[in-house]
Amino acid sequence: MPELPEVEVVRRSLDNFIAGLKINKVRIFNRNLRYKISRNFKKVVQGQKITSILRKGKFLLIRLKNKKIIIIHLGMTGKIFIKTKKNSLAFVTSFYYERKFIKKHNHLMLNLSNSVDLIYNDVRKFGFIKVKNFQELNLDKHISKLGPEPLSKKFNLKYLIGKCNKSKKNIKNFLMDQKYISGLGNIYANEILFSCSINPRKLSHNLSVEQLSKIINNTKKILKVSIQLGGSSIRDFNSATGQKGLFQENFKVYDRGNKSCLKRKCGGSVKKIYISNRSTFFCTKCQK
DNA sequence: AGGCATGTTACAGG
DNA sequence: ACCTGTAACATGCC
Repeated sequence: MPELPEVEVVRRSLDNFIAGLKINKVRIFNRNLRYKISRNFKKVVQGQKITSILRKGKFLLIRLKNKKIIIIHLGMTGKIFIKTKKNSLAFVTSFYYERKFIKKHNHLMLNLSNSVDLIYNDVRKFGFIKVKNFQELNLDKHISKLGPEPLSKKFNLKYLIGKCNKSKKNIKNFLMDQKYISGLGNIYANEILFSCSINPRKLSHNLSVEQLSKIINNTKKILKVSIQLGGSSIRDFNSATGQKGLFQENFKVYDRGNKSCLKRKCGGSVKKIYISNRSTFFCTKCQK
């Protein structure tokens, strides 16, 4: 899915386009996402004003005037399009771009005020959409388990030392575990470990304080740069109006199997392996 | 045709 | 209980 930077980029564009608008009509074309869109979704959401757009980890949160909050997870291929009257523009920034805009994967549409439409499109339907009371957000099954935001002060050396010392996981799985840090996925975990010269199989509790400190600093750096570049987009998108992220051009190790290591003077080469069924890339020379 | 894909989660086995 | 690997979910690309 879209990992933290991609979701944050979507959040920012939603903030620009739909904050303050009213949801006039809800159209559900297919409620069978990862979890079914609940029967009362329409009723709860329709007629409500959107007060703010938030993000927690990889979750998008749309807060409504009636103290409800829409929770959206984009799964692997979830995308959000905004159409405005002026240029029927499909403004999106999300991870997965397709050659064509395929209507059959539109699952939900919100008709907003000012003739703005929001469309949720998801090819693989691993994403989901639900609505909760804002007050009960932190009790939510998904939200309650999330660890600290990597870009917050809570994600600091002391925190990481405490958690890593108690974990028997390898560091790559640790970084991707949402209960330790919320928002990192496969691509950024690979990139972070490469930037720190740490082997992804290394056990978390065997890392030195220096290495953990590097992880903190590089994680923040990489996520910030990616957000600045609009996140990562991996497929071509032919729509004239679709916005594409550029961070994929900055990948240093992800999807670079058999290529030479990009670190100066390293001279090693990148190997692809699988860790817990997820493709993992690392330099065999500088990530011992 | 078969392998692979940014995520999450259930299950089996260690 | 924790960990890992495997598979599943649904669809499309190479």
